[in-house]
Parts: sequence; structure tokens; C-alpha cells
Amino acid sequence: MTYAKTTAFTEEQQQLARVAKALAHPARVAIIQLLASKRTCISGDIAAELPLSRTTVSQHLQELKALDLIRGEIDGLTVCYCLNTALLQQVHQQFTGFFNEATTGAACGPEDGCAC
Amino acid sequence: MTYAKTTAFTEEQQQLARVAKALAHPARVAIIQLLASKRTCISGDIAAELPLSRTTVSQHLQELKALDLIRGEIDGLTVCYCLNTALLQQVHQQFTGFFNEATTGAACGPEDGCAC
DNA sequence: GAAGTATAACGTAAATATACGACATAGTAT
DNA sequence: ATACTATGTCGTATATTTACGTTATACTTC
Repeated sequence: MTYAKTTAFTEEQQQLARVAKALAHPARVAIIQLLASKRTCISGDIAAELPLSRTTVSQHLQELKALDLIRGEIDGLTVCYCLNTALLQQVHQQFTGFFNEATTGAACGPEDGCAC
Repeated sequence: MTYAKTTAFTEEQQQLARVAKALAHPARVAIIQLLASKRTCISGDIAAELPLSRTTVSQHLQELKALDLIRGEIDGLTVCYCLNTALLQQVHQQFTGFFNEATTGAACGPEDGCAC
């Protein structure tokens, strides 16, 4: 993509888009759900539960880690990944604000010349 | 991308990822905010407010329309785009469910052998 | 009907994303 | 030290996204 003009958007819009992009793949959604449901969060276990190669899963993990949505702690030979619940709550609020703005705003109607 | 294995994820995960992908570009976030804030939602007006060419904006609009997040009504020569607030509310709930699951689930801790 | 205007569709180039095998690294165990 | 195991990194092929100019379509107006 040619992201040259990306800087013309507000930081708020870019931030929301960044997080949305992190959730824009079912594997990453699945990873977060896995980390939330299981207490064991070893990298290898995650890869074993997903229909993807270890390499690809590792790549998705790095992407989530880059946004700090998850954190990895090296524990000897294995690596334990955990959710950054504080950030997730913050992101949740951000999304809620966005959706509230979108759903409670004045919807256009016939009085605006629109048929919808 | 090689989406061959995408079918191995649950429909719920794929649906969430699909919507997230729609929000994964600042231009599309901006478009939704614009439609929410302004009652006039003519296609040309939208393009004029964004730092992108008409062609590109039209492309983003089609993407949002493909997911039914917005709807376009042809009104003579112009096209009026409106938010599908009902669907947006539904999507909001979906996200809320996901984030609640992610933030209230049992976070892993020292008792699981993790340092985080 | 001809000219003008508003959009969408088409074609295309460049940037990114996805997936995975092969290799590198680092700790464990014998 | 050597063999083994768990992960991450690198390189690479393919698919998709983004952006935009150009062309086609459709309606309005004269």
C-alpha cells in the first residue's frame, strides 16, 4: 500500500485503525481468545491449537506484541505470552467511543434529501 | 496473502476479523466519523474532506458498503451514503463481547509459571 | 440530442500481508 | 561437550491492499 498520505489523518483515527488492523485476521483474534481462556500460554501450545505453522503463528504473535496487546516472558526454554488486559480495556473504551459516536450521531434521512 | 487456511477458524472469529479489517484504515475510520457528524453525505463531499483522490475514496466506500456498514442511495446525479446504525450497534456489541472475554478472563500469573 | 457533471468501474504500479520451510539461537538434559 | 527441544529470524513466493489516472455510465440541463 502507499501509505504516504496516512499522516494526513488524525492520530486518533490512525490509532484506531492500527488496533483494528491487529484484529483484522482470524488467527490473531483466535490467539487473543486462547490467551484469555487458557492459563497456559506457552508459545508452542498456541501454535499447536491453530491450523497454521509455528512460523506463521510466531509472526502473528510478534504483530500483537508490537502493539503491546500481548507480552512475552521468557521462562527458561519456553516463552509465556500474556494478554495486556490494561491496554485491552483502554482499546475497548476507544472502540466504544467510536461506535457511540457512529451510532448516536444524527443519521441522515429524507429531510436531508436522502432516501435512507 | 494465502488465505487457504482461513476456513479453519470459527465463523465468529472470521466475522470479527472482517469488520476489524474494514476499520483497519484511517480513511475508512474517517469516513464513518464524517457520515456520523454531517447530515450531508454526498459522495463528492466525502472525497473533498479527505486527503485522497476521489477514486480511492470511492474504493473505500465500496469496501464499507460490501460489509453493509454503509448504504448508498442514488439520488438523481449524486449518491447519498448513510451509516447502517443498526448494524454498527450489532458490531459494537460483538466487539464488546470480545473485549470483555479478553479482559475478564483469567489472566495468567506466577502460579502458572509465568512472570507476567 | 449535445454538453456538462457526478460517480463508479477498469487497469495498473507499488507497498504490505500472509504463509511457510530452512536456518540460527538459546536453554536443557544426558 | 553433545544431543535435544523450544522459539525466533531470514528469505521467499503468493495474494491482497492501497492509490490513482483513465475510461465508462448515468443523469441533468440547455
